Amino acid sequence: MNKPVKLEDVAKKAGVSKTTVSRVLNKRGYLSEETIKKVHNAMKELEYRPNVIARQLFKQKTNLVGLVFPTVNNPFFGQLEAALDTELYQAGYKVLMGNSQNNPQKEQEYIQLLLNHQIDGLIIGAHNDQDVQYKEKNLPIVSIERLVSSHIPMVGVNNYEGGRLATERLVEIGCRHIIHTNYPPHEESTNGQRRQGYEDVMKEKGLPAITYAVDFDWPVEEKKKVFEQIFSEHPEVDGIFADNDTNAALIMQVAQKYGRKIPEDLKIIGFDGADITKVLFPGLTTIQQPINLMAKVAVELLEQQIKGEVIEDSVQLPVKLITGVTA
Amino acid sequence: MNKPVKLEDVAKKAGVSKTTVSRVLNKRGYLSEETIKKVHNAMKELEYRPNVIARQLFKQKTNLVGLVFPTVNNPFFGQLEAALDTELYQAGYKVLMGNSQNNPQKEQEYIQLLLNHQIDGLIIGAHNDQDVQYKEKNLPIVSIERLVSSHIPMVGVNNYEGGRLATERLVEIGCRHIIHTNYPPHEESTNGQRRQGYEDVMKEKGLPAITYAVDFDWPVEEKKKVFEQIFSEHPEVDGIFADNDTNAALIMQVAQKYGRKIPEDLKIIGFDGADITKVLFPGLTTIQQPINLMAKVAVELLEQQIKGEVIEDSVQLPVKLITGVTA
DNA sequence: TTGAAAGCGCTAACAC
DNA sequence: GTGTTAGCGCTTTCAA
Repeated sequence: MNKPVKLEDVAKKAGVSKTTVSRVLNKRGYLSEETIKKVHNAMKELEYRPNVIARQLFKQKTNLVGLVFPTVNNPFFGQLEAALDTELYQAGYKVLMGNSQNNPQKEQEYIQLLLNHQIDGLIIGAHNDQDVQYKEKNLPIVSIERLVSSHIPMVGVNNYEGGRLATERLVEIGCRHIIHTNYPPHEESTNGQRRQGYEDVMKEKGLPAITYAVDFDWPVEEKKKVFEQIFSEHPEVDGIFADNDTNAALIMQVAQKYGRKIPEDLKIIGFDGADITKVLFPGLTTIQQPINLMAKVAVELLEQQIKGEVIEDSVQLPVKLITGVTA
Repeated sequence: MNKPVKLEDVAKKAGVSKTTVSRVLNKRGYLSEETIKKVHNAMKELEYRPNVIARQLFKQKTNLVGLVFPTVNNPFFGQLEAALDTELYQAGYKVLMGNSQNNPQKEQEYIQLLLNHQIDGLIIGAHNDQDVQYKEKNLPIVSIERLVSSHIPMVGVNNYEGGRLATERLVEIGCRHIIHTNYPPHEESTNGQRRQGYEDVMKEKGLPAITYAVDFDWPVEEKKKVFEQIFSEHPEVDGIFADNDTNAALIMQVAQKYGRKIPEDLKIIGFDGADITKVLFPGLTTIQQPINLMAKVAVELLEQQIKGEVIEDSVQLPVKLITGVTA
């Protein structure tokens, strides 16, 4: 365990002061060519690497951005966080990752942890709508697909339109008994707007709207049980609009167990349209979110805040119906 | 922008010294009940949050672990990083995430970045086998499914056995013209061992072994082109052992375009068996890696190193054939 | 063109 | 039980 080389060691080796080394490091102020060379040589010889912690302490800036999302083990969030990471890297930030697993307490803990790490900004998106406190008025925050509070800008998609698109498609291709799966009801949530789109179209067509509640973070077996209920309680069902693609996939599995042929007996539409889903389940008809674009916009909004601008507006991006073979 | 509250402010408010506040904060040394209360009250009133950077500078410990993997936007790595995050969180560490996108230069940059952040440990796993330098003899490192160097412990699976299992299964159910997809050849790589398993079985059965090279980070269209070659150059193919599940899925898409029925005309086996894949493509026959266990073991190895133990041994975990409908 | 010294916010000897 | 003080490694006024 040889202790790390510090700036002072370099200064000694080069026969100059700490200040000079610091100046070379930061390319600041006037320096003679010769000094610069000497210092560079000393740095190289000693394999000097500046201690960022010390620098951060002085500068009060970490170049760290925190990400708090439910999990990275999901097509949508995986792609989103990967895209955020790419964008943030280009903007000169590194990422502190926190997976809350939709547990409000864990989310709160992670946020505390991140705040304690003196991050420069925070991007959040979780699926629960609990009252999480974001007191840090000073901290730049952007939320993705989640209403946090009125002074935190949100990047989202037109969920209402997505709900309408999916439902209209199902009606168009002949469905009359369309069931929707979604979270337990929260009026204001982004998912609530998908449901609203669904309900409005059903109403307009004079059809009954029925929604089954399925939590994002339930275990797979739990979800499947609910989906089985759909078929036992509503055997007449001929179309399902799922609130996300993995649910759509699970519903398809259950439906086949019940002997339903897709799309002949039952048509299914999902939501998200992540890259992985398109590879693993290319036949799925879905409402596609512009995930990479969402990441790009979120990082832009964050950067503007870090630069001191006050941003409170939200951005709404469009969705698109992708037609596969399931509907 | 009201400047952050610091320890000194709390001390002043409570009418004690900085030391006392620090003691309350760290629950160290003898303190009277009354003092503790006073300090706690002051902290609450001022909404004090300790500056972790300052603490880190003193302690020379960050409780940060760096993760460098190709991308989180992939069933295997997504699940792996989520599991690592969970394990590390329980062990008291936070995660600094770096997606190298299989670009050796970006990987190198990320590692430098992470090292500069004075992380306590590093867990790496990338698919390229370039000579990346890990000079930090002092830094605890664990690699996952990737040979880095002999003094860095690796957590991996029995890839050779996986290759054998898949190939034997295909032969068993009647395939005679089995093609394998894998990375461009690197003898020592973990993927190379999958290929070795495949080749050994083929040899034992007196069948010709043919491998098509497909890079992990090629765009989907590029990969599909290679898979199309398989069918045009080897129309006799009746079994494919893909080196991962997403490739298996893509091959299936291409095969269907060529009019092959699965599994009647062509049997396919993948590799990985991640949770998401099982949801989105439940029918896929695959060799399953114990992803969550890999994460658990990796974190254990890392912790042991952080505690000062010298670990250089690798751990090899078992794989399992999961039978779906594609083979 | 360079250096001395103060200080970023916190902790831990060592004193009292 | 509690306070004084030095210092973690770096940057930056200010002075020379």
